[in-house]
Amino acid sequence: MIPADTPRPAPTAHHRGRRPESRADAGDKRQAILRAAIRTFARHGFFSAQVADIARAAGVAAGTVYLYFENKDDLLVSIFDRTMAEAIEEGRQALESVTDPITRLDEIARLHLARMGRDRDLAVVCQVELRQSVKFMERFSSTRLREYLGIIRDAIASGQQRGVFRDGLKPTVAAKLFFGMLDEMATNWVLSPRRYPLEAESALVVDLFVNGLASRPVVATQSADARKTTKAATRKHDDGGRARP
Amino acid sequence: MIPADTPRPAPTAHHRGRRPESRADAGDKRQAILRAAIRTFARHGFFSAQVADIARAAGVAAGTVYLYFENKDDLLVSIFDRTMAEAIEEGRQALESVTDPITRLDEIARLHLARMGRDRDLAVVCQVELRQSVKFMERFSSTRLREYLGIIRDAIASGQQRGVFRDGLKPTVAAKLFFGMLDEMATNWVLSPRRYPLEAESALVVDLFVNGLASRPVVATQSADARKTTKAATRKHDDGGRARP
Amino acid sequence: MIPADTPRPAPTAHHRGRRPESRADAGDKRQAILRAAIRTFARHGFFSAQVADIARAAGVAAGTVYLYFENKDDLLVSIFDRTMAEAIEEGRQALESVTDPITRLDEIARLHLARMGRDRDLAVVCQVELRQSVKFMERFSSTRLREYLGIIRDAIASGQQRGVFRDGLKPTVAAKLFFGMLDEMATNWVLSPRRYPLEAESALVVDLFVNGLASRPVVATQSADARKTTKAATRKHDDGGRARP
Amino acid sequence: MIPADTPRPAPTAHHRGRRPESRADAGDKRQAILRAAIRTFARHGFFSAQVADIARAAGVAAGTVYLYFENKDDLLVSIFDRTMAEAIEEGRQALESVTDPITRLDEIARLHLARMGRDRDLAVVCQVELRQSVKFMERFSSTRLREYLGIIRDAIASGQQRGVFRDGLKPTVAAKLFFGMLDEMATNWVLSPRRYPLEAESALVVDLFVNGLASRPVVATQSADARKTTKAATRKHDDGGRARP
DNA sequence: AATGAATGAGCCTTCATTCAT
DNA sequence: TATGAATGAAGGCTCATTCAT
Repeated sequence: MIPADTPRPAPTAHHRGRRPESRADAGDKRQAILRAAIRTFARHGFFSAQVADIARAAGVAAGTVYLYFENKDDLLVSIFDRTMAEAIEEGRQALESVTDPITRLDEIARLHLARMGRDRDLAVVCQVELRQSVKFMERFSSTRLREYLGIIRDAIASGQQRGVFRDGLKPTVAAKLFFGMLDEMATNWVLSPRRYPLEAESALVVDLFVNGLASRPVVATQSADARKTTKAATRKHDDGGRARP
Repeated sequence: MIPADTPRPAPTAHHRGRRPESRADAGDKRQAILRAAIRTFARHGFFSAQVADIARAAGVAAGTVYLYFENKDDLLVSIFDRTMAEAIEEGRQALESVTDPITRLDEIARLHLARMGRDRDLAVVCQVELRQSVKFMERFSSTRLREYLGIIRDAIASGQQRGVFRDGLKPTVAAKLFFGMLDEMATNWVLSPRRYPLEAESALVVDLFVNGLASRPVVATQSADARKTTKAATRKHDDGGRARP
Repeated sequence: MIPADTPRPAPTAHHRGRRPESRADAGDKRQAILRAAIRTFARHGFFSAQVADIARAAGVAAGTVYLYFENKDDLLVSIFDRTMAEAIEEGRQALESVTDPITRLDEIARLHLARMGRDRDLAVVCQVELRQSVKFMERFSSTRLREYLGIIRDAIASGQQRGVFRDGLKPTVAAKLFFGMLDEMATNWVLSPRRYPLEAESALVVDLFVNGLASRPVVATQSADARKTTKAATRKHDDGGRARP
Repeated sequence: MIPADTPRPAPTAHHRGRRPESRADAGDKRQAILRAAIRTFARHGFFSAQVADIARAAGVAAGTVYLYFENKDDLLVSIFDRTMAEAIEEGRQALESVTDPITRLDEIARLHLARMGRDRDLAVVCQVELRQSVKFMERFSSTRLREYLGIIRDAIASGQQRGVFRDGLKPTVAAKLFFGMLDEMATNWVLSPRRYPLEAESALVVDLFVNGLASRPVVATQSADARKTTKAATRKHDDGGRARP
């Protein structure tokens, strides 16, 4: 259960970093358990999912789970952590070679939605199961998520410095709003019975985020990249024929 | 328990609307329980919260809760239902006298954030506790939430017809993105230790949603209302000095 | 719940005999509740049956049940009591005009099975639901049931005195065995999905009880009545053609 | 609860035979729980008995009960099943070497009553607690009990073929009546405060069942065995001096 | 006498976690 | 390292009974 307010026992030395690694497959086992946890959480929900189920799905005994993870919560946290770490790493790498602010946002959005769209179980866990209680979410928000938002914020801030984005909005706030859009798209995809390509939605998000909904001419400063993006989005959604004088 | 996969017994006639009302305070009792549930869910989380706690907080016996609600789940669902019903009702009324599309969005955003900002416990429940499992969320999304999104969508669609909003984005998608922004702002507020006025954020959201982040002249079609909004938002966030040529 | 060991509160004066009788239909109401209890116990089982259900079936409010009966147990006890009282009364009356021992047994058996066969719900309650716990059964056995068995015992004892029955068996024991046979027939009928006439089985029981299963000539002392009985039983069961040398 | 009408979840593979057996005492544990259940049900009644009490009496934790049994009902069912299985097995073995029909019945009766008389707690459970509700009893009657009755029926049928028993009664019906007698004796013993040897009653039952109550000469076909039985019964009950002309 | 809303004690069952092997 | 049987705390829910009206 989520220790909404009950203090948890301090993690043993064992859990604080060192893990069974004597054999080459030790890491594999941890991975297997984590994969099984994602699948099980996604299908049954965090609370309904039983540790024993996860263990079975991972092909290990129930007790073994506790050799690699502190407790059930830790499984959820670890899923989040690993996913965010990958997202941050991937995001940083992808942005290294990109300087254009809009293209940066585009890249972020694309990677974000691609990650979710690629693994539905993971998406379910991230979009739904991860949000179990305030205490839980506070724990997430204050670490990795902040870092992830920092990447978005930096992209926005640099865009503002380059004059591509207007200064009127705080980058932090704008970053949250951008994230909010992506998050909503992902959640919608997860809850929808339809199986459309989530990644394709990224262009829409960037388009709206950058250009807004107001009817007006496309601004001259829009980069070639972004324009392409916008067009792609336009095409994909059959919203063609937009007259942009 | 969240009915992640187990079907719940059909609600008895008793629970489907009719409730004990012979005593004058019967309606009050239901209200009291619902209020207590909101408070308790917010403070302990849905799963950690005990029905007995809720009952105690409401000043009734544990069994009494079950005279007014089917089960623990039903409490959560009822909170959502009532909140959404109010939101929809309030939204519709507020939009009746407003025709300007941007002002409409502004109104929606303002009411949305005001509702959450006004009642932190309710906000916690709506932003966090309500999202317990896929099955739960699917239940929500497919009814009231769709209706709520419909209001936003209509506002956007009418804006497109009036030429205030561009046609390039499907109203449904745009509505989700707008909602995603509001939702993110509310979630942030809930998780933040700071106690800033949430309602004030609405202008920001509308500004970004309408104008986008791109640096460019304010469009001529922007209504006076929206311009005022933008300014207000600007001021409130001390982002002043934005040079908009 | 059956107070298997918990002492029950002493019955209030109200329940100790006096009952609401101011109106002519007061007795009716008690009857109605008892009838409803029989039906409800029979269909749901004693424990699963709810007092509220019984009240509803009787067309009264839940609280009203407690104006006529001490508690749920008392309903069961009252059903037993009334049934036994009727059985005893009916049995005594029927035996008044009969002197032949076998005919007496025949009469007892016929009435016994007829009573059950006539009212399936009552039969279910008597054959199954009444046997809830040792304490409960001890309560029954030591009163009315003993009286009922006494009637059988007397019939047997008088038969022994008349030389119709042999002396080798204690009348008390023989009475129990006779009762055991009847009881088993009734239980079988209750549990059987088939709906055959239970009363018709009485002849069989008496035949076996009196004549035994051993193959041998019918004894000369057998009364005309009993012989008729035996024949009837024989016929009904298509066991015809019995050669009794 | 007695599944008066609610269907129970299908037993998991775990419960369907396989049980924890890695430790040497695994089988013992199941036995211990079953013994504790018999004792607890006998003393408190099925409904009043708490699973926690049974666990405590068995020297295990409450949860452990559920490693070996599906639920509380399953405990009762398992008691019945094991008892009946033993009875059937024991009965079959005992009859293997016996051919005389009366001796067979005698053997059946003796074993039946000995089984109950040997273990008062078990007797209480079998004679009283097992008969909780129609659905419960239907479940019992349709399986093991039918098998048990089959043994009696066969003994009777073979007796009829050998000419020892008359043909006039269907073996099925006669078997029930025989069982009804035994059952009544057992129930009486259970409910009686006196502690007389139940097994000794078997001769009485067989005597009455075979010879009937009618006053008449002992039939020539009666076997030596049965005659001995009859005499024994006679002696044991101090009913001696029966003149059988 | 009748009502039925309110009570609150009571219990079966689940399942995360441990630990002897 | 791995196992999985055992643990036992915890809580949702029921329902007989009461009592103010």
